[in-house]
Amino acid sequence: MTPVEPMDVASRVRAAGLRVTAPRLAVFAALPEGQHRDVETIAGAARERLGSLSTQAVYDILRAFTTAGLVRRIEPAGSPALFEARVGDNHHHVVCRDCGATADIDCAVGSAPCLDPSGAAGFVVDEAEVTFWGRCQACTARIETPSGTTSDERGTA
Amino acid sequence: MTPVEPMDVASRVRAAGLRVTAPRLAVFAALPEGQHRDVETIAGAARERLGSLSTQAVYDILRAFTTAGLVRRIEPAGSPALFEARVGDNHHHVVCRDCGATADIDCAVGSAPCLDPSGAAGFVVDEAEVTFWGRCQACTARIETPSGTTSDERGTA
DNA sequence: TCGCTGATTTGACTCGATCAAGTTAGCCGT
DNA sequence: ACGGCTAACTTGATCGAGTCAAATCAGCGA
Repeated sequence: MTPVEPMDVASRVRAAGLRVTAPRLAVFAALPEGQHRDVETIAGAARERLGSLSTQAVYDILRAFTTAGLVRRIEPAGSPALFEARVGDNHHHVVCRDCGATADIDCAVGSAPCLDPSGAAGFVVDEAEVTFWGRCQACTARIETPSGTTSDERGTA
Repeated sequence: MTPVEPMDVASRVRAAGLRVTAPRLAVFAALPEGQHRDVETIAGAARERLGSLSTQAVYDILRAFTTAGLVRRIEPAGSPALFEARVGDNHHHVVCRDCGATADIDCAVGSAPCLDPSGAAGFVVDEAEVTFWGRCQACTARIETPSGTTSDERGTA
């Protein structure tokens, strides 16, 4: 196995003014592109790599990464905080009401209209966060399918 | 002649298929137009009217009201759940990063663009929730005004 | 290599919210 | 008007996410 990726990640971590440690690389590796994961999932994945890692360390690392702009934190209502490695572009999210699945959405209308809340009661707005609510493909299919046949059902996601 | 407000609220509660009780009227009265309040604040206001009321009852009532569509629940990242009496129109919210103050925002661009997340990964979207982040007037003023050198500019807004 | 200081561990603790069992009281039918 | 069915409320335990704090460990620059 040739360690290709870790070098790059290490540079980014160091460039952010943070020390490069095995826990940090493992936490970063637990956030694949396009994925949105909670602290426990990230901790589990990191522990698989390292053998052991305290939950507190994962919280600290994720906070440091979020502050440094290496990861982004989202918090859909009714869910624990989720983290993703996609940063820089201010994309949005869809959340499934049934299973909680989350996916990225590129802003369809650009940022300008969203950032013009005329009549903002004197607020100075610097960010517009959009969360779309609905049902994912799997859950939609499960509902439209009569409860009898369980050919393509997914229990937990 | 309509006696007072409570009659109207009672009708709405009953029309929603819920029993009319003093705690419910008190909780409703604790949600003035344009206000966004957390459970503890609502409980406090309701207790002022009734003398006593369990926190659990407030949770139950707010859940029943939310399910019945009498109140709306919002949950900005980093805050406990907030409730408001404004329902029906899908307006949005601005939240102050410093003091957490929340205000209503009427959707500036209409609903159509926001509800067209092209490439929604197979999701069936039925709602677009927008949260604007920024600073309220008071906090903006406090920052731009260099009041003294020592700390202690923390306002308990 | 040394040592300063940031990173990690451990464990207690806060806070928001839910669950469960038992009692109270609103509302419908007689 | 009254009695019962059942929703609504009380009380108290419990849970889950996240933070705080003290002590130990280790990255990295001198």
